[in-house]
Amino acid sequence: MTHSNKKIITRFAPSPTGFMHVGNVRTALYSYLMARKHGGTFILRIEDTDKEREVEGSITHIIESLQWLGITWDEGPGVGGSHEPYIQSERLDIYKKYAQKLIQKGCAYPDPYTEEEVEKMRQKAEEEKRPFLFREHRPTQEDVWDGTRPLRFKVNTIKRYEWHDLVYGDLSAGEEALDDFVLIKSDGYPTYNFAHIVDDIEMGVTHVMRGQEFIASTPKFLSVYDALEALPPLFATLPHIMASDGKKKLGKRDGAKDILEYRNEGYLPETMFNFLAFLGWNPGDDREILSKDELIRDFDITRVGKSGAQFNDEKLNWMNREYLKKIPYEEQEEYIASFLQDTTKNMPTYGPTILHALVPIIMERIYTGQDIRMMEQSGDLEYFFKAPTTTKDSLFFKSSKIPTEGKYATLASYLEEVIVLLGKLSQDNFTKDTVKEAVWPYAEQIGRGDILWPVRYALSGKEKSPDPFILAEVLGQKETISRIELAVQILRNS
RNA sequence: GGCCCUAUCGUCUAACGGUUAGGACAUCGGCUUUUCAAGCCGGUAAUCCGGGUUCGAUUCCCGGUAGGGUCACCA
Repeated sequence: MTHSNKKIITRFAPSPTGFMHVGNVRTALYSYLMARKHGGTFILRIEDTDKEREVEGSITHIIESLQWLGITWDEGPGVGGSHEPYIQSERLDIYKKYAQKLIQKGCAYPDPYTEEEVEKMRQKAEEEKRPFLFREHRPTQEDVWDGTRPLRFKVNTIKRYEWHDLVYGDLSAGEEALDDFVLIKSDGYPTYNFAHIVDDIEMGVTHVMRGQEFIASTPKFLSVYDALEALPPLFATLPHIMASDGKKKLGKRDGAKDILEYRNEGYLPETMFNFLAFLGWNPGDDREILSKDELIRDFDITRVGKSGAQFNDEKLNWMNREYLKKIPYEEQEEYIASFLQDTTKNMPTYGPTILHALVPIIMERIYTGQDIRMMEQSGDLEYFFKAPTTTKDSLFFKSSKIPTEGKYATLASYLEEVIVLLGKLSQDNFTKDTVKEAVWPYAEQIGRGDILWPVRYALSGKEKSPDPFILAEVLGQKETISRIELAVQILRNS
């Protein structure tokens, strides 16, 4: 009997010990994709059996992270399902039942030692440079388990286990991987090693996806399935995600970021979904930007690579830009507004109207790789809301061919001509095109650098800014002329 | 240390014995140009090393090297 002809059931089973990082999320994502691709079921299960490590608010955080990415679960917290509850701490009686079953079959016994005694044995083994195996210290006489002592698994068949992994192929591990590990802790909670197996059996999970770190303990799991006379699921082991600097596994301790931090930094959920899916997997052709539906359609767990991948921020930025280009105008405005709250609050003069006009300009900046938070913090957007104080007059002459002698007066007269030209335009038809049409011939005549640069600087007060014609349109005729007049004044006074 | 896993441009990867070893990000150069960019075009850049197997190995096998994982009353 195999799982291959059954309905596919996958699960994501995080422990609430902190935030979700890219490694966690990718595991969830692959499990989700696999279930969706085959019309199966995706379960979310919370593995909160370690009460000491539990971090307040983690469950909410996990749920929020998954929801942000659009990873939906068919069974689990919030949605229920036929295997409720989906929180392990609420399933204690189920684990006890399975534990009793193992005791009856002679596959479990209470640990008679204290923690200190076990630790001593472990240390001694270490000093003697040999592996510590609890099964070499089994008590000669087994007590009755009263629930106050740890309950240990009793491996009865010590053998070499061989199994097939959907990603890694045929794997095997020797008998040194098998031992009498703890099933139920002295506090009454099951260990992960036991609880996840019971739940996977109970919930009918057919495919288990998890990180590389579990390969070594797979024989242990297999021995429990044997003892329980249950069919183990199919395993798909995922390689680790490495930090972008070194070759270290990207774990929480190595600076892995909370996935929701990416959201706060302006990454779209579509970007993270796509990017994470491609970290260790690809469809086998040259496509890189794939929608959720395409990912579901084309995902194939057997195409997942075996070696760890470094998380590359630059490529993530590129992909985010690609997605930013695709979202509709209204969403772009919303996206930008979420970042510019401070600026727009402090500059009430122009308010939401100008924000609307700014969307294409800011988006263009973002496409070119500029960080919107940086733009705001460095005041690169301020000039849209407030006339600049153009004091660094060297910038007026940045690409100027004006002779040094009397240059201030010369430039001032140029700008005065520009004011005249702009003044002739109708206020209602003051667009980047009409402005350009009005100024261009004069700029060609004088020299583009001598007109366009000073105008840009007069309007923005910045060396780097959007096109001066666009600036003029956004600011409007009155404000545009007023700012150029201000520049003329400054030049006259120099 | 025992056991296990991995190894293609700087990075993510494609090529399931026969390719000028392909693509993407980054990088470099050109075009465009009113700044910075973007865009378009082009370039540099890789099969860890050593043995086999084979007419032929990136690909299969063995050894080495390097990296990673794991040996809890954590998951």
